[in-house]
Amino acid sequence: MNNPSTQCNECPQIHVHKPLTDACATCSLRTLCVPGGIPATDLAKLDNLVSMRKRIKRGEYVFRVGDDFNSLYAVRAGFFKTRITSTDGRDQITGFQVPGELLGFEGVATEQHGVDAIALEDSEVCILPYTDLERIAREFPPLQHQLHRIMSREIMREHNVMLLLGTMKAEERVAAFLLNLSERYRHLGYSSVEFVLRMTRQEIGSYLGLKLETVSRTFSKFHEQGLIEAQGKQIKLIDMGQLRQLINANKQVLS
Amino acid sequence: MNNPSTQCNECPQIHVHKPLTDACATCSLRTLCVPGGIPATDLAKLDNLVSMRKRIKRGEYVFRVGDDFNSLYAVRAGFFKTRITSTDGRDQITGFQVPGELLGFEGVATEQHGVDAIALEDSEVCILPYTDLERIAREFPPLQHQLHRIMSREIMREHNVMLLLGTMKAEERVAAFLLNLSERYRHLGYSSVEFVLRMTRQEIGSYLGLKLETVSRTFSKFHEQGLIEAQGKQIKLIDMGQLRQLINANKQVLS
DNA sequence: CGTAGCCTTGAGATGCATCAAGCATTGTGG
DNA sequence: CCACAATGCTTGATGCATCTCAAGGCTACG
Repeated sequence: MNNPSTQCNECPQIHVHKPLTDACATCSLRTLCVPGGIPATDLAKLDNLVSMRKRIKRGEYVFRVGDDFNSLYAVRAGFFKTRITSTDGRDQITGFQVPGELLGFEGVATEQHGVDAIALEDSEVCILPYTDLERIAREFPPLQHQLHRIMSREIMREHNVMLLLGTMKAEERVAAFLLNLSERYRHLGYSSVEFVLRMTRQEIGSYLGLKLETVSRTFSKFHEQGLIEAQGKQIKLIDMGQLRQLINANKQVLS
Repeated sequence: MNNPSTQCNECPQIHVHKPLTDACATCSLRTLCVPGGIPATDLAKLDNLVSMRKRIKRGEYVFRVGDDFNSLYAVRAGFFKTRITSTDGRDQITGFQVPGELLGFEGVATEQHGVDAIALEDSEVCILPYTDLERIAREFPPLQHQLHRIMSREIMREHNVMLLLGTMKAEERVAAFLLNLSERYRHLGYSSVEFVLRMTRQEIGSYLGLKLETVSRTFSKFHEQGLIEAQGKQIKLIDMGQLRQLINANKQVLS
């Protein structure tokens, strides 16, 4: 797995890839992804981290619940959702992933993937074989620590989603969602004010614990109040200050 | 930190501890905790993992949001909650921890703790200095992998809480909560049928995204229906099968 | 043994879900 | 390239689950 080949193991019939060398060292996302915080002079040590890259078309799966866990996947381009389904058929979207973020950590514990990972637009991922990753992390402490940071950050993110789902009203949830997306786009160097939603109202609702009608109504309400402009998936944030105040609505009441 | 001393660094005024040797190898929780899955013959390699132990009285904190992150804490005895507080004062309990479980992972990312960890009864934790842990994990792959498994399991657990908070009704949440506690007690070798709740209705509600009155009413309803017996914190599960069916309520509708 | 925190239950309010209908957008095959 | 089907979005009307407010009883801890 750690020797890049001209043949993609995971999709032999479809894609052919060139050997990857210096995948991370030459990647424009290097500061935002796994190599983040690792000195540029040491990036050569990550040379065998990425075995290959794979294109994922809109609607296709990177992996499904129950698939054997072999690798993590770093989003190189595009947009993904991860989804868990209960035994009785209820769906919950557990996250949306943008370039630089990792997919698949939930599979380490059971050696099977625990979520479906689905592309919301034509995308590309870097495949990081997990046994290689553990080996390189043992030999190279900064990578070890960075891996732990990434998992820890995911745990913190989920704590915040739990806070949102457990305590916030619909308006607060939608405002928090928009501001979070905005911040992540800013971080990637895109506009934090104007962007296109990659997901449907139904998917936003699934993530936020709301029905699609409630998401739609909330967008309309924000529009009327002059907080955003929303026509379909095109979003423009007009008054981010007030959106932030919405999330802290409780503070007003207490003071 | 990795040389056990007769003086506890973290609470010098209060507690004095004996040097710890073979803390994990001789611990009755060894199969359920960090050493889980590591061959007994190799447990000596974990000898320096636990720098010391610390008693935490009911209501006391192991750490608070914003505290410097230095160590993980393994629950050796007792019962804990972890709690996140939003900027405007809303609380969300993010988990309850029983013996064998770890506290503190959320602090790795920012080097500050991201939750409050509070004892719900008089308890004891093992202190695992984090730099030691990373070093030993590099030298001893089974520990490295076990650490990753534990973090991954926490991520999966939180996915399931998100599903609960995002899609389930009050009755379903409470049933899921009781069955989850039951299962964890069973795993520890305690009765899975009869147990004492360590937390208040308000804390259960905070974890489940419900108000305490709703939790109370749901307990009463289950009692009337003969699913449980509940008098205050003493709980007895009478019909676990039906509690399980409650969680899968959707399936009935679909079939 | 007293008191503060915890729990239960009721009545009424409300925020979101549900059901329904029509419109908009997107993608596809003729 | 257009037409139309499928999917996604908006908006309205209604219902219901849960919250809120309130009061009284219970428990347990100091």
